[in-house]
Amino acid sequence: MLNYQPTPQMPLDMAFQALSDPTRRVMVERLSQGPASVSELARPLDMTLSAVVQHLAVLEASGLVRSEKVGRVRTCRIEPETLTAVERWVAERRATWERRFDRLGALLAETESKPRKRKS
Amino acid sequence: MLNYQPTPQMPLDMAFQALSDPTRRVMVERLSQGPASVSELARPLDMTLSAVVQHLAVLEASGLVRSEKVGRVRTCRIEPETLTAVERWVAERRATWERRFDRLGALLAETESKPRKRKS
DNA sequence: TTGATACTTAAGTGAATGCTTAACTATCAG
DNA sequence: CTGATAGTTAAGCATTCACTTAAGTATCAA
Repeated sequence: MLNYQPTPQMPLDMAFQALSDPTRRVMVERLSQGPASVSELARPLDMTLSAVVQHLAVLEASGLVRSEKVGRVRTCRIEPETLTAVERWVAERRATWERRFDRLGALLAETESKPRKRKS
Repeated sequence: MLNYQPTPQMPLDMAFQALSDPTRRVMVERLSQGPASVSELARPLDMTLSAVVQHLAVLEASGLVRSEKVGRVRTCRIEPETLTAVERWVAERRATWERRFDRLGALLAETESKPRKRKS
């Protein structure tokens, strides 16, 4: 972690970036309830199919979504692994500050129950 | 969720966006182990203080970080709520596709153990 | 074969990002 | 008061983004 420089695109960058767009989150929401074609994904969205395809490309590049074409329809589905990696990163941060929070609580409880050795 | 249009910046947008930058993630990582001043945050980063301040502004706008100035030093700390909201969104998607996955598994198990009523 | 469907790709545009430099403004220590 | 410290703010710049329009290309159905 020391002196980390924002080198190329690491996986988490792309995943968070992909999820930062509400349109793409709607797409992920849809796909988490099951596979869908591109036009199915596009239906509730207020933009051209072309734009949706571009959003899909971002989702695929990030590894959040995978798709394959059969005939003329492309079927998309979520790639759980990547979403899990995102969840894990957040969970790790939380674990860290919760640990600290607990230590702090314990410390406070201690200095309050036996307040000897105080200088003031 | 139907016909949702990417109107103004909603909280999750800003949080995911903020986390999509590796520099900012390093800052959040640092802050999850405890409060820090701006220059402390800047120390491991290979960029000007000015840039760090700008990253900090993004983190604050997203609600991931809060800060207050005492004297000439600004102390920053994470705002757990927002990070939790991010975690929750991901967890909800996972819950959804896991539920579906389970149903699918159950269905497969059933058609395999008692394969009567098949048409082929 | 002829439409219609389901994408695909390229080019263009305005706005947002991630920096930098440069010039300031407040503390605090001696 | 006078530096040094700690941060702030504005302007500029190259890139990336989220679209759009427009012009394709493969299927599939009749």
